Amino acid sequence: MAALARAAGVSESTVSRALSDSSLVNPETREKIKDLAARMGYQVNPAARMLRSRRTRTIALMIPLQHDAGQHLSDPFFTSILGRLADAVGEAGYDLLLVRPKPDRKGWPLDPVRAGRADGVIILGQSYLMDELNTAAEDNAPFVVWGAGRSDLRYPTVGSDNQAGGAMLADHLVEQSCRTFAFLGDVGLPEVADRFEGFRRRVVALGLPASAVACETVHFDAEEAFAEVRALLDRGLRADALVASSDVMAMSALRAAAEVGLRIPDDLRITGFDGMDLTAMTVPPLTTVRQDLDAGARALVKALLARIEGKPAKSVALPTELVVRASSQSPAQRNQKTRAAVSASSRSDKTR
Amino acid sequence: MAALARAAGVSESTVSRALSDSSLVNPETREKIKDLAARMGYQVNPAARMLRSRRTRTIALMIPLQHDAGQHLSDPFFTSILGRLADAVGEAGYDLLLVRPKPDRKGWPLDPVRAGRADGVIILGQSYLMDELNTAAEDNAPFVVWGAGRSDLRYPTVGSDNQAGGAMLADHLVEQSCRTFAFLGDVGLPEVADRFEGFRRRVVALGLPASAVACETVHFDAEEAFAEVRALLDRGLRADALVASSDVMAMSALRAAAEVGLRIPDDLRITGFDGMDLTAMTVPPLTTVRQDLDAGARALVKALLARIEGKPAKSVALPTELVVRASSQSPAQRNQKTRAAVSASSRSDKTR
DNA sequence: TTGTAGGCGTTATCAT
DNA sequence: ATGATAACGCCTACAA
Repeated sequence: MAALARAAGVSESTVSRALSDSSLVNPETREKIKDLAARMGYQVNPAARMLRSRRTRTIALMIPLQHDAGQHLSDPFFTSILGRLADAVGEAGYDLLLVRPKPDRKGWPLDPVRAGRADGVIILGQSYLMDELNTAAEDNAPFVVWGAGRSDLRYPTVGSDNQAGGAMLADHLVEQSCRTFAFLGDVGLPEVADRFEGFRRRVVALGLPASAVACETVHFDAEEAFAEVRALLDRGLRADALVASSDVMAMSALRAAAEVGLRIPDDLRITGFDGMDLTAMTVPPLTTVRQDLDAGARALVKALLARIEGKPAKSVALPTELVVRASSQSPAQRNQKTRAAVSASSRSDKTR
Repeated sequence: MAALARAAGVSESTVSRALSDSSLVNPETREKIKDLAARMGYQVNPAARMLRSRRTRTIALMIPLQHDAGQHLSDPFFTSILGRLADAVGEAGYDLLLVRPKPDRKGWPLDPVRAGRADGVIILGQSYLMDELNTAAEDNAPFVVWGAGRSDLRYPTVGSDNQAGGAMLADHLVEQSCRTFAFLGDVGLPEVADRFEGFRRRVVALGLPASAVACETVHFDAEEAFAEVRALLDRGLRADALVASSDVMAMSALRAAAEVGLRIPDDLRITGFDGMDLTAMTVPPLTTVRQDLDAGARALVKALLARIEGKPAKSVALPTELVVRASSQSPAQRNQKTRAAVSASSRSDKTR
């Protein structure tokens, strides 16, 4: 940096200010210095910058996996949001550090900050950790969480409007002449609970009895979910539609149904939730609720940056979109317009 | 650190040495200091450490996506290896930084190192970048690549033994009485080329003519692959089996086949490649070649650490495993033992 | 708007 | 085996 200063004919301080876009430096000088830096291949040493400024310009990403509920990092949902997060973080001028949570340490959500590795933390999926997170959330602690919002949470969350998503599925399935439903999922998890509530309320609002919706505990892991749904079917579960709380679960349900000889959608309707790309490729293609992960990533970063600057940040519930495909077409509709259903499905795929 | 030194009754130098497991410090002293540090909640400031020691204790992970070939970060393959990498890196005492490559910058593979953000770089998927990577690979440059090995590469690679994987598929399908094959994939990519070569060679070795294997260019993106396979089928492609070069591609093929009314596996066999968890849940479940991503992650980190220390590192081709499921059962076998096939599929799932 | 000076918390070197 | 000392490269009061 000394060399650069000499070459530019200014002091190190000015170089420093120019390179960090300080408003205290003459715009012309700034550009000149930046040009020169680029030409000389000079880059600020981040370690020195961190040490002196006490900011890391790094955001930590933690993904606590609820192994009890059979959640894997292999769930395609995580990758989908990961790329978007990397982009959003980069655009804000930060780096993204991947940190595995150590849930036995109390106060773990802020570990990377306390360790001086990051200025803030994004936590993907609060699942059953709300209490711990709430405890860690001293006033304006610099972390945000992807997941369902709750009025009693003392930290900002960003997530899809799960209730609305559930309601959309209810509207659609009832319109497809379904009258009895089995909701599949672990309603101990807030996101799942919201999906369930949204679904059931709308079903009731549409004039069906609350008993029309059975709630069956099924876990996120594909294998577990398969076994559980299979068991339900073997036990003679009666329902016009299975409403799964994730796409992976719905895929497991598809296979379970196929194994017991049920034809989808003729004998049974199945829907997912998440909007994974692969849902377009199942046989039959899956109706699902698409989450706007792009907006989600952006909102997470925005909220976190606010918290890092000590400002408050509001929780966000993002709009969702119903993606209708063949897995939920009622027999009546299908008989009239099999081809139409197919092309409708193709079309809706493009909205992505 | 000064406080800690005082509390322990030693100098800062000794504390520093104790906390970095230096052999120059008395083991007793070391333990005492470490205990005390834990009790006092002291943690080394990584920025200061980096600045002074000129090592970041950080490994950068770059995922160049070949958008031409329709590869997304949403490909579940990446998540699968990501978690393992995070573990392997952590166990080695390093942090994992996610960095998006800027392929327009020449020498981009080493950007994070030059920028002082990381000591080494892991690059996931070389695809068509071999030339650029080779250029960046000055002697013992600290980066390693996940992908197919080639004798002319001047950097270490870790990848599955794609040729062996292809050969296993050939063995299996020929045993299932298949005699004509369409290999689906972009053989411009080295991994795909190896899978293809391994497959075709074994087919020929088994006494079939080289013309038994057609090679059809199909891209990695699910939607693209679907359209491409669909077009092939509409065009009247004749083959006993479709051999896809990835699981996502195979799933797209499954759907394409379903749409044109082909029953799998009765009318046509389909196989995948990767060993994604979800392949167990397709309808019918997909035969695939499982890669050992756990070993892969470990090998990547091991090789990279060697390079970081200036030592040479050998490339690795990891053994693969054939996972037989229903999608590749020939009609003959199936007629005799439909139930057996199903339970065999379930069993093989457990070997995971 | 720019320059001066001092220190951020560690570790490497040298001495003991 | 331990201690003293300097320096890593930058940022930020403060002064000009």
